[in-house]
Amino acid sequence: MNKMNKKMEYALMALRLITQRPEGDLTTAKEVSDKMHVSFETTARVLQALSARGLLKAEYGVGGGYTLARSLASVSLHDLSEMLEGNTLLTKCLGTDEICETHPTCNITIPITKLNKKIQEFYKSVSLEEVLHV
Amino acid sequence: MNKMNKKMEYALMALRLITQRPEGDLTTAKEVSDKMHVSFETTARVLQALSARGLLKAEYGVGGGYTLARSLASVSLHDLSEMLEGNTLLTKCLGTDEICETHPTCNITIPITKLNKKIQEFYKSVSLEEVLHV
DNA sequence: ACAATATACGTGTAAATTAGTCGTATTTAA
DNA sequence: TTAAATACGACTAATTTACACGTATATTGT
Repeated sequence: MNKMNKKMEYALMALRLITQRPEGDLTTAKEVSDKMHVSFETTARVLQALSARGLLKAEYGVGGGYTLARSLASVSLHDLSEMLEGNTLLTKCLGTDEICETHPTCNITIPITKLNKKIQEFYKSVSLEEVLHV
Repeated sequence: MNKMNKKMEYALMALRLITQRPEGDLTTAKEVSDKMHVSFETTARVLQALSARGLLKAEYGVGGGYTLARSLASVSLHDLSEMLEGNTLLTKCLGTDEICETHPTCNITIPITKLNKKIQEFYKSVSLEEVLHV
């Protein structure tokens, strides 16, 4: 529980690098990858995900790169997590209506559903600006 | 990020079962395992961890079993997580003083340290009683 | 004392998840 | 039309998580 995965780490590092540049200035995946010491492919994946979800704006071709499409103040940790992982569910079973096969007598569905909501609320309350502006 | 692991799931389910019994009544690992539909060994491991950390009290021998050693109101989700996983660190590097080898230019050490603290505070604020008393 | 019941725990293995790589397609500027 | 840049499907490797086996230890009832 509560471990940050690499995607999230890389995303935070990359966002930091991108926002440190002057407004309107583009940052390429290569630059980010070099500065983070993470392979180009892996770095590019993360940036692509953020671009596809509207957090970054990508410009193609020569002289292209990424720039911030939204203000970090308007994006929560919950949002970023969703962009990178697709969902923010505590357990897989919360996503489905089906009764869990292996735990047909699960006695914590309701507690976990409530807890999940509470945790989500917390992560929604933390903005990326707050996290990244040291 | 934010996925609940099996240990935590099993611990919550088991605690629910144990606290539903009349005060002073013992619950064996076998009973818990049967009711949860989780193997005896795995179930026993979780109960042993909670017992070793003082959340449960184990009684050996014939007629033995587990009972609650502390009030659920006095135990936070943060505590439970620590009992089961040993630490509550967002990233491994937070545990050491060493500079990360793969990311010698890591620009988010301070942000992550702060964030880790904030998240811990949140989990400390959620008691098991709150979580389990539907 | 002894057998049965129950917890405790080290070590090994399997399954699942996460991370990373390869190859190729697409877009754009010069 | 070539070089620079993002986009993405499919595969592989590495790590983590979950589980199982075997055995030791403690306690109780007869």
